[in-house]
Amino acid sequence: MSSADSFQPAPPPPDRRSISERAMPVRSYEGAANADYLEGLNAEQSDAVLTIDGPLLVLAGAGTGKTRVLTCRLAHILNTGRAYPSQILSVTFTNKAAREMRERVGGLIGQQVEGLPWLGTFHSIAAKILRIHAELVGLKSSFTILDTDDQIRLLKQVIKAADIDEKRWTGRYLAALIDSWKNKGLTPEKLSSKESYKFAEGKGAALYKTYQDRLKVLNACDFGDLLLHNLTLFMENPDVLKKYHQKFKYLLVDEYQDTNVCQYLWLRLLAQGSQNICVVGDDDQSIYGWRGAEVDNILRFEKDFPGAKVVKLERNYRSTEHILGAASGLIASNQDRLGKTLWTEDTGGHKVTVTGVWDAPAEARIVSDEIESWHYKGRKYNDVAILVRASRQMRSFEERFIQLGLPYRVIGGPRFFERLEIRDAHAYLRVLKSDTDDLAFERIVNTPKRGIGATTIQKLQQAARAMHISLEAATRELTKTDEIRGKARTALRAFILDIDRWRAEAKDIRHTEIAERILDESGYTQMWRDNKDAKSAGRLENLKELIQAMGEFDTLDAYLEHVSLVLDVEKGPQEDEVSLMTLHSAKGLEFPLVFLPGWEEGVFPSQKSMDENGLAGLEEERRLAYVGITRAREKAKIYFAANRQVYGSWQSSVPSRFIDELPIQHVDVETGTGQPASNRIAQDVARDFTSSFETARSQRASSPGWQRYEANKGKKYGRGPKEIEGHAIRRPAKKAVSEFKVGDRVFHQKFGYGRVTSADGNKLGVAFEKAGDKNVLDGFVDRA
DNA sequence: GCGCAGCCCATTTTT
DNA sequence: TGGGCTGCGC
Repeated sequence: MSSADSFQPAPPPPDRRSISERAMPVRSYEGAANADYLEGLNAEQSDAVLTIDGPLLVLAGAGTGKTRVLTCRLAHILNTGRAYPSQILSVTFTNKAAREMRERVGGLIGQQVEGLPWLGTFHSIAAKILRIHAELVGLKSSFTILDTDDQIRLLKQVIKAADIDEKRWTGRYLAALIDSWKNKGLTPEKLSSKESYKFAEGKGAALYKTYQDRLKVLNACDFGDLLLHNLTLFMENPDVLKKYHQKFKYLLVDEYQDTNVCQYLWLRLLAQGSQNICVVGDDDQSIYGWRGAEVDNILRFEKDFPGAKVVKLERNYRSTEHILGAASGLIASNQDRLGKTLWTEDTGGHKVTVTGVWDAPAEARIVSDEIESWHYKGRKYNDVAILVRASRQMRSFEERFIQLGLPYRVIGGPRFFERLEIRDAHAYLRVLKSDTDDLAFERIVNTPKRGIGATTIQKLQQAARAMHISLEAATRELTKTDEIRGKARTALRAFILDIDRWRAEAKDIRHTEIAERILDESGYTQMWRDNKDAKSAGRLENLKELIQAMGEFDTLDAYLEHVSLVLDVEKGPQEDEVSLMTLHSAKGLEFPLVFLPGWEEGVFPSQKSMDENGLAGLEEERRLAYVGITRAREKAKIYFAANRQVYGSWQSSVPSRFIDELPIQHVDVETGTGQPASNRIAQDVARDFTSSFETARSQRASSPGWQRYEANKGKKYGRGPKEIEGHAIRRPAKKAVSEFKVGDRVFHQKFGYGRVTSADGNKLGVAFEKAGDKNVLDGFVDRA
């Protein structure tokens, strides 16, 4: 597809069906009784729903009704009697997606979904399968699932035991490596020496092996293992695989572009049975390459599954023409894509705006003014989202919102069960349940502080290893003798007695009550009550929520089983609040008004991403931009700052290349003048550009750069972006000539005085007297 | 064993 | 700039 014509939303594709096909009422589809759910689907959507046999790839662009298709398809398979609910495998990535799908299918066909036992996340389904056949991969079916934190702590021990410099080679890094290996479906045996050399001069594979052995001893799995053990299980036990071939008549995969190699192999093995695999995804929204997702999986689908049918959903029901035009134009700069063009009947609407601001506080000020004016017009805060590239960008917004009392919520961040206090509480519960859970025991043996230090714990570990017993058992042994003395011994003995008492009590009382009792009697809640830190109150709140969450399960075991894989605590009642989140966590969501701040080179696209992954990294960043814009239903507003504080020091910044890639006909450039004087935004822009140093104001106002800026701002681009030079908003064309030359003495608002050391178009290298060497746009410096 | 000062580093996040 | 970790001193 040529990129030029994709800037404009395409007209509706011709309906290629025959007259009789068109006349055919969908509800008369073979075997489908009472197929109300098929009504209102467009031609492509119903094609995707009705094609139930053989491999099918549904390329579902943003806002094209993907979930609807998925759920209708499920309903349709059930309704036509093609399969029982238990014969359909439907996988998603997140619990949220799984839950939504379950609810929506339920809405379509009622009761039957009760029996959709194989609808869930990759991990929960893999865990379910693994529990059934655990022995075949050397585990017991009661295995525990470790989270990242446990994983790292275990790896630290492994690294230490191997006598490797822990500072040079961290547990975190090895955890990331092992994760990436598991994502690729690599067991320690399959690891190339090149991969192994990524850690401690070739010790990677050996440590990986040791770690896996340790996990087996602990009867535990990490997240990656769930899928990887499944692969081993299926490949080493063809009879087991065959059983699942017979079982699953239909496979349904959501967000296929996010699958990693391991998940792909898993799906391919399972699909060998019926060949009825339907994957839904959008290559343009693949933004998880860094955690192992292979866009290639979706690009290659037709080759992997010969005879696969491809259905493209291109009609967008979410956004206006301009939003889609801007997003399509931007994504057209990517090379590796299957190529789709979204279109809509929703013509008109607002163009995407691009606004240049002075710095982050100004950005926050202008955005908050916009939000207030939106709210003043009677619109909801809930309809507004601010999407940033990195969470640190949230700060200036939060500060501003707090100052104004503007209600907001941060989406994402540490999840409920990843919080310190929740993990600690879980560790207590794990110890209650199992006397061999060393990781849990170690975590809480001195939390709250009982006077048991590293030395004591080391002694316990040594003893446990020597006697091949658990830490808890070793503790029992060592406190009987004089190995451990004094305060530590007393404390350990008391602790063991507590555990014994809790275990005895747990037999008779409800699990929520024993949990409360443990937190109380262990001194854990007291520890936070005594803590003066601002977060303590919140932690105590979270512990209350934990008890509440537990109450929703009948037993402690049921609760713990769900904790690691599916538990997420729903936020309380919906307040009317602005949402603040990263672009990544915005995927799948939509908002009438979307703010996209921080579109500057290095910030977005992220420098790190480009450094580490080159063009592929840049393209993923661009997809992220595409995801960002397509979240908007009515308005998308892009911002960039001329200066940004990075790691404490000020840097001048260059507008993101993505801004120049937006098709100009869908963009409005918003700046100070050219707007009515009563416009608050206009005033703000003017203020932002003049605030900091009043003294330098007259100087700057008379500089050529400023005058040119004044002349151009508010002007809308009639033609291609390259035709206007030196506008503050545009990245300068390469050949533009600056009126500054090497050696000129200049003044900059933030950096002070300096001398030009290089001039590349409008980009100047300046050696500032105080601030050091910086690259700045010439529009932001004045002749001194 | 604990608390504090200095040091180092610094995307994106789900299970 | 600021948060998290470490090592040192008590």
